Amino acid sequence: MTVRTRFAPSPTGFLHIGGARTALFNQLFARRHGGAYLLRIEDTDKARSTQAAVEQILESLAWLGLSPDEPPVFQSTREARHAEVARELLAQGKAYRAYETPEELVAMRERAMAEKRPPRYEGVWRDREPGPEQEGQPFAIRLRAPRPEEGTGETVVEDLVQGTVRVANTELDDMIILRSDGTPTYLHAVVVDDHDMAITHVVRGDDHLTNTFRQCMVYDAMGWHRPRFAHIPLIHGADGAKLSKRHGAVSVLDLREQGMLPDAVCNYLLRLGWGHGDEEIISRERAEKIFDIADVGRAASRMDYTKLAHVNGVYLRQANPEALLPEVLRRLTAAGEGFGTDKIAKLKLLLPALQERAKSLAELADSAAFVVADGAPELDEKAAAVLTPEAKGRLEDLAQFLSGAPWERADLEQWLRDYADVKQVKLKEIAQPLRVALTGSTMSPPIDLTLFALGRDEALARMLTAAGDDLPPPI
RNA sequence: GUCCCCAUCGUCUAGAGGCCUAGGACACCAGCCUUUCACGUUGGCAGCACGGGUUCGAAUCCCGUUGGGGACGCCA
Repeated sequence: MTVRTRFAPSPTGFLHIGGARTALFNQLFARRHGGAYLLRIEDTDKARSTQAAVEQILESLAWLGLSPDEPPVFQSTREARHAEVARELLAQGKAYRAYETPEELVAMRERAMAEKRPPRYEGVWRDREPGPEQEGQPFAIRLRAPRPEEGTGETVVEDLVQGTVRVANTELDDMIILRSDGTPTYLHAVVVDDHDMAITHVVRGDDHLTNTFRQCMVYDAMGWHRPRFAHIPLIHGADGAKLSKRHGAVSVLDLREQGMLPDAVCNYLLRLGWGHGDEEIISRERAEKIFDIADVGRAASRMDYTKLAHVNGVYLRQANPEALLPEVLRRLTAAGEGFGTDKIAKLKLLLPALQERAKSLAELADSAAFVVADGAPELDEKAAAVLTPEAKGRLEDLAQFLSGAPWERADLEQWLRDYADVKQVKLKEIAQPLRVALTGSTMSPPIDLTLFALGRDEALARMLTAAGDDLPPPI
């Protein structure tokens, strides 16, 4: 039997990190077994589902390389089928009509809670035939839960991650599968859809673990084979609490905007809750070979943005500069104007050195800003401190000296060393003021490269500007 | 309240009874490299929640305690 998995988000908001990891595991598991990974949009809650959310989820998945192998299924288009199955269960006597109103049920639940009883449906209509007064009244369809006298007394799930999980059937009540307005409930729709989509392995968050027992009731009632289940633990925020907006960027699209690379995000997510020996940096290709759902841990893990940044830095360093350029330009031109070919050429020269020093595309763009700046860059605090009167004097002198240099990187380095020799100072003492003059910062790629990339005119101009502040005022 | 799940350095994890005086990674601290920063590299700090068993031997198995998390909807 071919493995078929699915990711089933509800479009009530953006795709967050936890969902992304669930999708990743589903895809990896399917690929590992040569199967298919599908997507089902669970949009049966019309009040909360939005088209914008659907599009955002699709975009997020596409960005992460987690688009499904088949066109997505929209659950809302399948309501007739859900109702059909519910009516079949009703016809077989495995389900029954229940006439309580939603308000009555809320009241019953609250009463049970107040009396510290389990808030379960008491089964009033389970064995009661509707009388004349029910004629024409709306009703919900409830599924008969197994009763101890009807079977083993417990429902068992062999979970691929959690192991054997069992629950007494007395914990299960008669759940509603079809609402009084004829729409299906989630627990019912999921089962019907998973069955019809021929899903063999349900990989999802372990917040669904206890729901699984209720879903098994539907499979069993219909005589369908249950799929295998794998409930993966949730991801928590750095403080251990449930992941929420308070924990920073939890939306996948936020991570993109912060300059994370999709493969880095997936690599990080893969290592949350799953490990393979001492391997840390794992390519998509390798992950498809070694990922095993049985190796997923059972404990919840915490989101660690610092480590994500580290992994992203690794991928950024390995990235092809050509591939990064458009994104860097986009970030640099957020203000509006485009750049001439000369500036882009300078950027291309510096990009490989710059990307080695950045942990995100955002940092990369920031660090590249000096390259495309018009004229001298602004100095940060540390940089300003470097430009002592003495340093400024030296800069002017150095500019004079370098104006005669051949503008090649190796030559420039040699000229700088020669200059330092002649002046009897360490290279560092001229490199730092020069760096500040050129970039506005005390940190930059190697100074010879920076000098070369900026070009003779631009470099000398910036040096003179930096030196200029301290020149005697013109008469 | 009831049920379910979980528990190794601050964090992510390796570990499936002796290979563990518990390994790796991030972060942190020192040193080295060096024209700055970063990278790299060397070393350091730091953990089997607790209590009982089982066993010649337990991070690994069992029970309990504590502490987390999740589920109990005509939401998904």
